[in-house]
Amino acid sequence: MRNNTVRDQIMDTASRLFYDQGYNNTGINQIIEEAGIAKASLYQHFKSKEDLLTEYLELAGIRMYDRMLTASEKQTAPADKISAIFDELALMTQRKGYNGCRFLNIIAEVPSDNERIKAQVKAQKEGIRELLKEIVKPLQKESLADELYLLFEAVLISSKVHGEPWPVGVARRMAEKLLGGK
Amino acid sequence: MRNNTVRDQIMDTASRLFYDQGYNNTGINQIIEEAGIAKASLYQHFKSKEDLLTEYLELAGIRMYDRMLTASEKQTAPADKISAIFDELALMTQRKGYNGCRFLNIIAEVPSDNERIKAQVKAQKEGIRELLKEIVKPLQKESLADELYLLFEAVLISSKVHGEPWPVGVARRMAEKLLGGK
Amino acid sequence: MRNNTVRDQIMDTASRLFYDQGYNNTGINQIIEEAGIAKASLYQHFKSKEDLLTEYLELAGIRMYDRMLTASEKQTAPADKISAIFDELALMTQRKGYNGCRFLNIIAEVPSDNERIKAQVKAQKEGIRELLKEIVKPLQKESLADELYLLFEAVLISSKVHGEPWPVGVARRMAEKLLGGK
Amino acid sequence: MRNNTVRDQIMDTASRLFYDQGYNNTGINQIIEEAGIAKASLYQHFKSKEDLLTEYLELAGIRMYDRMLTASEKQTAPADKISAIFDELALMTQRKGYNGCRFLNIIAEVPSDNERIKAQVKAQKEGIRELLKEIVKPLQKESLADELYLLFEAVLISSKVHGEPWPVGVARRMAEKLLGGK
DNA sequence: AATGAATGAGCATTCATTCAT
DNA sequence: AATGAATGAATGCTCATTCAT
Repeated sequence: MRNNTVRDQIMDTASRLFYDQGYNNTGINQIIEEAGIAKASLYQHFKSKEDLLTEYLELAGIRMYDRMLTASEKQTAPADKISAIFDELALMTQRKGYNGCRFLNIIAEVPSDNERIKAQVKAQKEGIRELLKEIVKPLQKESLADELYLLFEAVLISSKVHGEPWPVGVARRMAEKLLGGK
Repeated sequence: MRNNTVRDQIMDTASRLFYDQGYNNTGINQIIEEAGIAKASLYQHFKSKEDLLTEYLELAGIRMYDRMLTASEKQTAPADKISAIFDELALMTQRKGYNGCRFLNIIAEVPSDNERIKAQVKAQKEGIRELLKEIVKPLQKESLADELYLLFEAVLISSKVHGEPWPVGVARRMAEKLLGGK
Repeated sequence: MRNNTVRDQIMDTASRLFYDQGYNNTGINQIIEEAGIAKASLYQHFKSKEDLLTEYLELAGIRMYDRMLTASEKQTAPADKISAIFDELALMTQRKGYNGCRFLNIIAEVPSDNERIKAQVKAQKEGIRELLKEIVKPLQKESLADELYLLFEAVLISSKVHGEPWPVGVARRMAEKLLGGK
Repeated sequence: MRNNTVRDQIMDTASRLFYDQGYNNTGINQIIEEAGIAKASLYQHFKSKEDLLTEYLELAGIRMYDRMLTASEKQTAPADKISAIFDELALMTQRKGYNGCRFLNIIAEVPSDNERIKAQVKAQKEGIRELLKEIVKPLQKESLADELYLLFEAVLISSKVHGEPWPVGVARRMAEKLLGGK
């Protein structure tokens, strides 16, 4: 059981700001100010700003995966599991303050030679892809999981670009068709 | 006929760096150094860094649209036109140095209150969406264009994340099914 | 008879801006923009910004002196002449847009090692002092001119600082007393 | 009890330079160089150059007021108090390096829309005016304080313009007449 | 006489990080 | 574990001036 409230407070603040404003647009100064801690305290818990980013991605990755997993586990049939995932996607992308996918945002911000962060983003996406693979395995349709994955990604990115609800609707109907809806 | 070689040199350098490194990771100093011009010369031609960004997006938007339009115009049947577009997408995303979609990258970098840039990105995407609409209009399938658009976006983003050729392959097959399926 | 309208236009614009905003706060770019001329044209007529300043002071000095001289010449008695000068001072300092004395403003802006400009300001002030000396000479009161001169300066500076009409009123009454008002 | 030697060093250097060269003619770079500190250290203590100016004016205002107050308090009769003040004025304006009144200099430098600084300057001057009012209150001569205040200002500005000792002499004799005149 | 383009030096400010306490 | 102070390097931008045409 953890009691490092300072560390958590830093992480919470950084997460919020990284998401709302972007990683590069968020300075260390703003983080410590809004977290209400001293600058050196931040560096006691995280050895660099990129460290903060790494942990932010890690936590967000777990949360995202769990959210999708949990939603799907409430259903038994693959098609229903996928449907539940699109329900989550709808909630997520329609929420006020939705500012795109955390991982797709970050990968657009880091220099292309930062292999570590890029790998971390890719890993998170592979996790989702795996989850979809697991879910549709019983259906034995080759590449169905990847098709669903592409729709998943399309929803995340297009919802941000357009700021409208249609992408999730269109993608959901495409998914249903793929899953055999007559 | 204009003879603005310096201006062009600035724009070329900025475009390359914005794409390769990201907008925020590219400083004015690097641009002028690589363009081989003085700082004040840059500001003679562009009144701010954001101005440079605006023009970068404008030019990239035209180039992208024209590329897709040109590819599609070499074909007559809607399905062939779409196929040609996915050919272009394959070339684009497999090219060494592919670093994602310029517009999706930028929208992840600008603060969410920068409505001007966000609108510019959205407008470019709406242009592509319109192009797809025009192409499939003869097929009279409601929402087909938007379905193709989502696949288009999915390819752009997933190719970057995974750095692999499968997304364009999967998406292309999905598109063919959408078009060819009776 | 001069017909250098461009030169005049530059001078007029520079004069207005130097007075309204201050010399250091006025850039060459703003001058040429508001004057509607090219940068190199400015440098064709004035070899430097300080040249512009020199001529600005020269013209303003003549204008100020003439204004006071003209006002005083409409009267015959020394006391009336001085009174007329304070009338002018009242008009000047109460005018909307009054931003202090051009010369006192400039001398506060230039580095203290700029002897040329400082001498020019001093010369203008000595001119006014001489004018007052001439006017009160018939009264044969030693140092009366300098006393009036100090009041003159006090009005100019205090009207700016306080933005109120009382300084000119107080100074005028002091002047009247000095001139023998019972 | 604070131990802010760096902060003080910055303030001392800035004060000296602002006075000797003017506010606009003094760059941050010169301040940090002469203070022997890093640029970011300056911004740790003062959030902007204007902040530095505000504090400079504040300190100078206190010092000036205290100097005049202290001088006057060594005397008991109002006329002697005023005389003491003119003694101080003489010392001040004759000192090598006298470059005018700090407040009158600054008000000539700031853009006319900077109400905050203008108010600060005005407040300092009102403080002096109040002090004079208090001193001559026993004499019950209406507007005497303002008359003395105008002479006070005239000395400050004219001593700078002319770089000669006569203004303080002339003004002092005028003041004596105002006070001693039956 | 007039210009648009170009420049080097400088501006105020912020960055992520480290150090002594 | 926590901090306030300090830093070197970089940020985007503006300055007065000059040059080729």
